[in-house]
Amino acid sequence: MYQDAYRAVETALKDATGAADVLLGDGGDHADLASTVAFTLAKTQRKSPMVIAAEVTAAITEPLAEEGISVITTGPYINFIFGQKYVADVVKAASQPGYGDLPDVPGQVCIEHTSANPNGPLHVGHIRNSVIGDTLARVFRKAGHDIDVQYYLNDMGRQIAIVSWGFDFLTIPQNEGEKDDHYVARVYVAANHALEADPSIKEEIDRRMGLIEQGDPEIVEKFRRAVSLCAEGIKVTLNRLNVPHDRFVWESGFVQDGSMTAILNRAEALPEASHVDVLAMDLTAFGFEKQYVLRRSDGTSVYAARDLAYHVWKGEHFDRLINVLGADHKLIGAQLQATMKLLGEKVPEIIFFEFVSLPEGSMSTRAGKFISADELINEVTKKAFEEVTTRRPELSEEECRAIAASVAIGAVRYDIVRVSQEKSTVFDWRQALDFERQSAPYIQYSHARACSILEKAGDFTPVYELSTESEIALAKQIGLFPVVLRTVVEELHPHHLAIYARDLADLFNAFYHTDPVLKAEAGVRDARLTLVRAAQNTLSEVLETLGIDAIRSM
RNA sequence: GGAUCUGUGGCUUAGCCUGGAUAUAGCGCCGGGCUUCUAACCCGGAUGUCGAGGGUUCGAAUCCCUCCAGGUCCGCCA
Repeated sequence: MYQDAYRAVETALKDATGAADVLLGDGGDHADLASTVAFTLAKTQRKSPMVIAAEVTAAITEPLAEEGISVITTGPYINFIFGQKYVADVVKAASQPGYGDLPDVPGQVCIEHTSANPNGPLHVGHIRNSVIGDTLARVFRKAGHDIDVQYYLNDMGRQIAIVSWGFDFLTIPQNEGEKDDHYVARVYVAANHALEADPSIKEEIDRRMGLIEQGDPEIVEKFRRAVSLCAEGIKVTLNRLNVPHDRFVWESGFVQDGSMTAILNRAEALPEASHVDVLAMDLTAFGFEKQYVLRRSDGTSVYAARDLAYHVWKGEHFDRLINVLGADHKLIGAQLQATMKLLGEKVPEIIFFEFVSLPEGSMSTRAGKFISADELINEVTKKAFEEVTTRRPELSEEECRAIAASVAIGAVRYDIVRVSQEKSTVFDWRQALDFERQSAPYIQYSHARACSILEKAGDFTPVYELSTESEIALAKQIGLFPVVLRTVVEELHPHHLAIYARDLADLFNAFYHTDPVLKAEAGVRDARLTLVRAAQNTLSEVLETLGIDAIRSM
C-alpha cells in the first residue's frame, strides 16, 4: 500500500521534473510524503524554488488525484497526503491475520547470536545480544526470509578447562535449588581465585588444553559434562526470554571432524600467511596492525581457527551469514571477515552492539561481578505480579502469574531493544522496573484495551470510512508496519521496530480517548470497530515480532 | 599511542547513513482529567549553545576536518 503510493508520487515527480532523484522523504507533521526537489532544480533552472514547486504542483496534481493522493504545496515544499482509498486499503489489509508479512525471499539466512561462553549464566550484557539477535530473526522471518538461528558453543576454551579443573579439585557442592549455570559460575570464580593464589595450577590447565585438542576421551568427557550443565541452564533462561535457537553448534566438532585442520592448511598456503613461530595471517593490507594468530607455537589451535572452520561450514550451508557480537569483538570480527575473504569464502555480516555496564563498572563473569538475566527476570516478574494483583484483584493468582510473566519478559526485552545498538548503556534498575510509557507493558496495555473493546462489541460489519484526525493518524501509522520491517531488514537495526511499536500504541491511546467506539452512532461505531480490529491485529503482530506476548487482558 | 563507537533539555532517548519547513518522545517538574469502551491511560505547560571550533552548501543535529570528553579493543584468551 505505502509502496504503491510512494511509487505513484515518485513517478509523477520524475515525469514532471526529469530529475533522477526527486528527494522524496518523510513529510513529518506536514504530510505523508514531502519532496524538496524544487531546491536542487532552482540551480539549473535559475528560478526560485517556490516558483518551481508551484509549476511542479500544477503538473502533478491531476494525475495524483486519480490515485487519491492530494498535493499540498507550501512555499518550496511539495507535500503529499494519502487519501481515503489509501486509508481504507490499509485498514482492510491490517485486519487480516499475518499483516505485515512480506513476500518470500529465496535462500536461507543463518543468524548467529548470544553464543556466550558456557562458564556461567547469561548476564544483562549477554541478553542484549540475545534480544537484538532474536528480534532480528523474527523480523527476517516476517519479512519473508527462511532463517536458521544458531548458538555457537565454545566448549573447548581455556575457561572450560578452568571450570573442569574446579570440578575436579575444589569441593564445591551445588546449593539447594541453585540453577546449574549459576553453580558453574561459582566453580569458575572459585577456580580463578585458586589460580591466582597458586600460579602452578596453570600447568594443569595447559595440560587439559592440549588433551582436549587431541581428543583425549577422559578430558573430552569432563569438558562435555561441564559445558552441558551450563548450557542447559542457559537454555532455560533463553526459553524464559522467548529466544529460541534452531541449533547449538559445538565448537569442538570442527576439531574432531578435521575441518579445522583442513582450513588451517588452506590458510597456511596463502601468501598472507606468516609462519614465524606461530601460524598467523598478515592482514596489514586490510589496515590491521596486529596479526591474526591461528595456531600456537606448541601446535595447538586458538579460538580463531575453530571460528574460521565454523564459518566455512556455515557458508557451505547458508546463503547469507549474520552474526551478532559485542563491541569487544570488533577487531577479531573484522579479522575473521578479512581472512574469510582471502580464503574466497562467504564473508559474514556482523552486527555489533556496544557494551552494557553496571554503575560501578564493567561486568565480569570471572570476578563474579554481574547481574544475571535470571535475577533481572525474577525481580521484574515480582514487580509485575504486585502491579497486576493490585490492579486486577478479581483475577485468580494463576491468571495474575501468567500476566506478570508476559509483562516481565516484555519489559525486559523492550527495555533492551528500544535503544539503538551503537549506544553503550549503563544498567539501571529503576528503568528496568518502569512499566509506564516507552515500555512493553504500555504497548501490551494498548493491545489489551483493543481486545476488550472487540470482545464487548461482538459481531459487526466492517466499514472502511474514517474521518477524524485520530482515526486517520492511527490508520496511517498502521500502514507503516511493512515499511518499518523493510527498514529493519535493510539497516539491521531492530530498535526501529521498538520505536514504531511505541508510536503505534501512542496513537491508539490518543484515538481511544478522543473517539468513543462502542457508544458511537451505528455507522461510525462499525467504522471505529473496524479500525480497532486493525489496530489490535497490528499491535499483536508487532509485539509478536518483538518477541513480546500480545496478552488480551492485563 | 593506534583503531572504533558514542556525546541531543536535570536524567534516558529518536532523528544522522539518504542535508531542508517550529529537533522526537519518555522520566522528573508544574497544571488538568476516572458515575464514561481497562487511569500500566489521556490533555496542557516549563525546560535545548543538538560536546567545542572550523569548513562545504541557498540551507547542517545530519556531510568533511580539527579538538575535547566517555565506552570498547589492540593476548600464542575466548
